[in-house]
Amino acid sequence: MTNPPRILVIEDDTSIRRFLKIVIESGGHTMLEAERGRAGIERTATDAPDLVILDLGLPDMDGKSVIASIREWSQVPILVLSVRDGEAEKISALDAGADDYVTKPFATGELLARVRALLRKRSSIPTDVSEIVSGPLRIDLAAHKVTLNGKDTQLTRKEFAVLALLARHAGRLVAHKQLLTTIWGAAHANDAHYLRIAIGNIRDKLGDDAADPRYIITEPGVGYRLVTE
Amino acid sequence: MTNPPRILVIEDDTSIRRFLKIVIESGGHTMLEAERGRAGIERTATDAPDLVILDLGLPDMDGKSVIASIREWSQVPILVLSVRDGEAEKISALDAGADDYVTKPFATGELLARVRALLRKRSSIPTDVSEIVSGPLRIDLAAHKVTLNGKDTQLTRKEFAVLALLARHAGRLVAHKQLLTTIWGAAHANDAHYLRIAIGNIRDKLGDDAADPRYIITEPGVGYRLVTE
DNA sequence: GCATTTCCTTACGCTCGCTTTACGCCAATT
DNA sequence: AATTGGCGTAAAGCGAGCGTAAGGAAATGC
Repeated sequence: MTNPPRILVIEDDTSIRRFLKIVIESGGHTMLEAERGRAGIERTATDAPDLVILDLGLPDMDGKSVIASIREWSQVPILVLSVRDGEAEKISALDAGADDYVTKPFATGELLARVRALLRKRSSIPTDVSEIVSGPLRIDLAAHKVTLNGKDTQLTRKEFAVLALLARHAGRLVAHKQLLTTIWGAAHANDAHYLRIAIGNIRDKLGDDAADPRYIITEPGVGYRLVTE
Repeated sequence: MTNPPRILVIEDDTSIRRFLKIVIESGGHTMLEAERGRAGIERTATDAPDLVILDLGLPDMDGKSVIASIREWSQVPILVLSVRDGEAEKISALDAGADDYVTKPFATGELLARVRALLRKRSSIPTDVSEIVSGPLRIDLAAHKVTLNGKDTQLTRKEFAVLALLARHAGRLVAHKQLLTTIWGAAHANDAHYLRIAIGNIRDKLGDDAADPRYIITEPGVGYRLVTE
């Protein structure tokens, strides 16, 4: 990651937010903010932060629901802030898909350590390489070029964007919402339509068959995945 | 947890207590003792053990009351010892807030496995939640992929969700209600139907047999459990 | 400004997963 | 023995989601 990691804090208490901002920026990260669960979910979609810090005691939504919502389409690391002795809530948050937790009040050193640990996990996924090779596919991000078995393939901008995003997460599932918000913008987060057409065109140009795919696999109701190896 | 986990055993029978002491300490844990329900509740408060093992047949209090008392203020995992065929008592104990049960007479290996599973729950700062390995089963949450002995297994969304939730609690009992509310939503908390079909399909795809299960164990009237080891 | 490419829209058939319904089995209860 | 409830399986219906096609709008490139 060349740019400083962007951390989204979902927290209703202003003073805690202010405090976190100091801590996080002292750690060399950038902080985004949301005051409500709903808004936090949306910013996660639109801004694609590298990490989400979530307070469990939000006024509008139960923390577990926020986590579940995000986990439907994103694998971004989630660090939970819970009050001390909120044992049950903490555990259910982890079950819902959170990655770690810190109990309030927390030491700034501990918080930053947890943050770094989660970011490190994430950074193993290369995002800033200029060329992605996946089997017979070669995707040159800078030149906007795709070659299949050495032969040039002409993709449109959207088609290329879709394939590139899949390639960045080669082998992993990429959710509809993630593709749509990244490429078409948050306003079209639910237009899975677009995606089907783009995928269809890509498959066409790569000589792939939807019924028996060699490159792009459909994960029904969830998203798509680029085959590795 | 840096120190050895401390386990409180609430049991009136001296010979069983002595036996448990050997088993528990052989597992690398420390054992505290109480002979009566009342005393057990108090020691839970004063000594804050990491796990409570509770015999249901105490002379001074009914087991359900002991659990309810503890649950008023503590979320410490409670493992219940019940006599065989005490089905109803067992279920009501779980309803009252117990986490798991073992029927007497019990195998020492099984008891320790349950103890470890419950202790893991408390100390669970997941190192890498994106992949859960349980025996020959490998569940990749990010990729939405399940491999059995290295071979890919195609699960539907619901099937995957069920298996993933069981895997998060590997070795522990997961109640019907928890599975249903988490995956199907609160509205279907009583449609155990759905669950049976999903479990049936999963077992089918994993080559598991309901009558002699290797992976998913049915806990009648209560829930399911994913085998560990 | 015009030609061409690219994208959005609309439409439709189809597959597959979820729900529903039904039934047999076993064990515990009477 | 008869009954009941929980579990497991089978199978059918249905609807959501997927894939494809084609025409028109919009953006791009010259």
